[in-house]
This record gives sequence, structure tokens and C-alpha cells, in this order.
Amino acid sequence: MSLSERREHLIDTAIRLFAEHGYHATGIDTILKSAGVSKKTLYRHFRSKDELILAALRKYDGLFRNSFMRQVEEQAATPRDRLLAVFDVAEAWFGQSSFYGCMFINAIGEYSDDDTPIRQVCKEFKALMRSYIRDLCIQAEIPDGALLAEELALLLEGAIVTAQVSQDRQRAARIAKIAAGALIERADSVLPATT
Amino acid sequence: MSLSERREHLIDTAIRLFAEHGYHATGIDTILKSAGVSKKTLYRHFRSKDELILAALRKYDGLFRNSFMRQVEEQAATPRDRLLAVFDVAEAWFGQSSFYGCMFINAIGEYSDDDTPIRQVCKEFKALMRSYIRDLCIQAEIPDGALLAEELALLLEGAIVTAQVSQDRQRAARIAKIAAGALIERADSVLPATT
DNA sequence: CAACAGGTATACTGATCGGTATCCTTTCGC
DNA sequence: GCGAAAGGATACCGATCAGTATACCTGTTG
Repeated sequence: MSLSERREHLIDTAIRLFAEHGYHATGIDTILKSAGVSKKTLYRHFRSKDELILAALRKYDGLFRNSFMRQVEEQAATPRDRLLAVFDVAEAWFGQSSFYGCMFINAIGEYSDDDTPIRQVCKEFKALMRSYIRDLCIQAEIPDGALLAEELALLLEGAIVTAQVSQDRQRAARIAKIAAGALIERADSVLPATT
Repeated sequence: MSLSERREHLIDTAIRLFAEHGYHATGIDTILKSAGVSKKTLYRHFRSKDELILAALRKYDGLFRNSFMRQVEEQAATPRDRLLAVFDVAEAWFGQSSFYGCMFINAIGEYSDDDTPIRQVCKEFKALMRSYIRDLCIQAEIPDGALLAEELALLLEGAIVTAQVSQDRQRAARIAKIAAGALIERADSVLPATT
């Protein structure tokens, strides 16, 4: 295993454990044991646990959004259909056995201090997801698409945390999709598109 | 201070600290110091930290739902208006300086094991909030009120976590209210009420 | 082959964790 | 007013925390 491979392996292990058990509850030693890596190696790559958390969040941010958007684009061709497909992809996500809610929401819950790098990364992730939805709304030429985008983003967030709590996880995504359909339809009919 | 008063004071302190800093990050000693109570007293009333967490969640559950519903009922008289008032009350909640997101969502993020008492209390809280919204829908005689209730519940959850992450916290509640209005209107017009 | 960077393994630090025990004082019911 | 229960303060327990240091091993590369 090369130097950078080991680093990535460490981050991947951290992502998995932080996602399942949380940040404070996951000790350095647990991560090292699970990754099969020594302490010295960890502290060669990261200056502290917080930096490892940051690296984990940053990598997961990229991986997740990339995978999420790719799936949306595979499932539907037009921007309008993709707005709905968002919730199908979410449903598939919730069905995974490795689903423990949103890593970023969970992180925010454990780190309440504002302006810390950890919170910053979480806010960035949420902003980028919102901006993705907003772009779809704009591409779909929906009147007042910015508002609709925020509404749909709320539905998605709500579905994520509801799925995390609920037994029937996928149900939350299906309900959200129904509501999303209604909101899209309404946004569309308030003012006919002028183009 | 009487015996039971001390117990309540301890729980109140725990609620405040758990809400702000999370559950694992808040040590017993911190709670004791903040409450001005000795360790012996804590362990006379609770067998473990987990039991204190449970007591805190249970008490907060009662306090919060009571306060929330009372405010909704003060703000609006008819069930239909109350469905929207839910989001006004949420907006006021988000504006409080002591708002650190939903204690129960945060708890779920730290305790992923299913069937633990802590998760159970969280699920119960969410179920009771949903059932409150459902009752309002039914009282409002909205066709397919059960579906609408779940949609509105998703919006509320989404608003809570979005407010937690965002700078402009109250904005999330206002967006959710707009979406809620649209969903209510639509649910109302799909089929005219038969009564 | 020799040098060296990066690895493992492990022991260690001081701090803190949840929880227990001790000693003494305060409070409260009878 | 007396006895018992409860509380405060504190020391202590073993475990674990994040992070450092030491000693030895390994793979690559001039």
C-alpha cells in the first residue's frame, strides 16, 4: 500500500465509523484498529482528530454529491424529471444498510460552535446540495424556481432525518416525492413560463 | 431545595447542556458543576448517565410538545389555520438563542443502535408530533389528511435541521410555511370535502 | 549495498471519562 | 431534640481519551 493509498484508506475507515457511531463516540484507537494502521501513521497524515474528521467530511462531501448527482442524471433526462428523481435516489440511499442519516447533520449536532471548520464544511455541503436543486429548477424554467428549490430542499432534509428515525425508511422519500410533485406542479402553473 | 426539586434542577441542567453540546461531549462532571450538585446526589437519583439522558429527553419531550401545541392554539383558532401556525411557532423557536436544533434528532445521530431506550424516546417524540399534525388535518376535514400530515411533518423536520445549519434560521420556517400553504390548498381542492 | 523514509508495535503521558467510596455536615420527620 | 436520610466535598477506581515517544522493521531508490 502506497503512502497516499494508506491515507485514503484511513479516511474511508473514518467516514464509515463516524457515520455509524458519531464523532465523539468514535475514538482514534477504534479507527486505527479497524483500518489496520498504526498511530504514528495517522499523525503523520493528520495533525489531530479534528483534522481527520475534516478530511473525512470533505472526502465524503465529494463522493456523496458526485454519486448522488450521477444517479439523478441516470434516472431522468429532463431537469423537471430530475427534480423528482432526486427523491428516488434518496429512497435508494435510505434503503442502504449503511445509512445512518446525513453525516453532516449528525456532525452539526455534535459541534455547535459556530465558525468552526467542521461546521463550515457541513454548511458548504448543504449549500451545494441546495444549489444543485436550484440549478435543476432554473434549467426547468420554472417561474420562481429559487423558491421552489428551497421548498424541495426542505422536503429532502426532512425525508433524510425522518428516514433516520423511522422504521420504514423509504416511506419518507416516497411521501417527500409526492409533496415535491405537488409543489412543482403549482410553481409551474402560477405563472405560465414566458419562454 | 427539596429532594424532588433537586432532581428536576439536575434534569433541567442536563437538558440545557445536552442540547447545546451533545450527549457524548457533555460529561457528568460538567453537568454537576453547572447544576451545583454533588456526584452522590446524581447517582442517588439516576443509576447511570444514560438514565439521566433518558430522563432529560422524557422531560423535554413533555415540556416541548406542551409549549409547542399551546402556542399553536394561541395563534390560531381553526384547525386549518393551526396547520400554518405550526410554522410560525417553529419560526419563533428557531429564533431563540438557545436553539441548537432538535434534541431528539441530535440524540439519534449519536445513538445509532436500534431498540435502545434513547432511540425509543426519540421515535416516540417524532411520532407524537406527527400525530398532532395529523389530528389537525383530520379536524380540518381535509381529504386524505393523513398524507398531507406526513408531508407537513417532513417540511417541519426539514425546516428544523436547515435552521440549525443556516445563518438565517427563521427563513427556513418561512419557506416551509409557504410550501405548507401550497400543499394544504392542493389537498383541499383535489376532492371537495363531502361534509 | 547503504541510506532513509515510512511502516508497525507498543509503551507512555496527562487528562478526562463514568462510577464508587469515604467523611463530615445539613436537613427534616417524629 | 434526636436519629436517619440526604447532600457536599473529595479522593479514588479502572478505563479510555487524544497525542507523543521509542524501538524495530521494510521497501524503495540512488
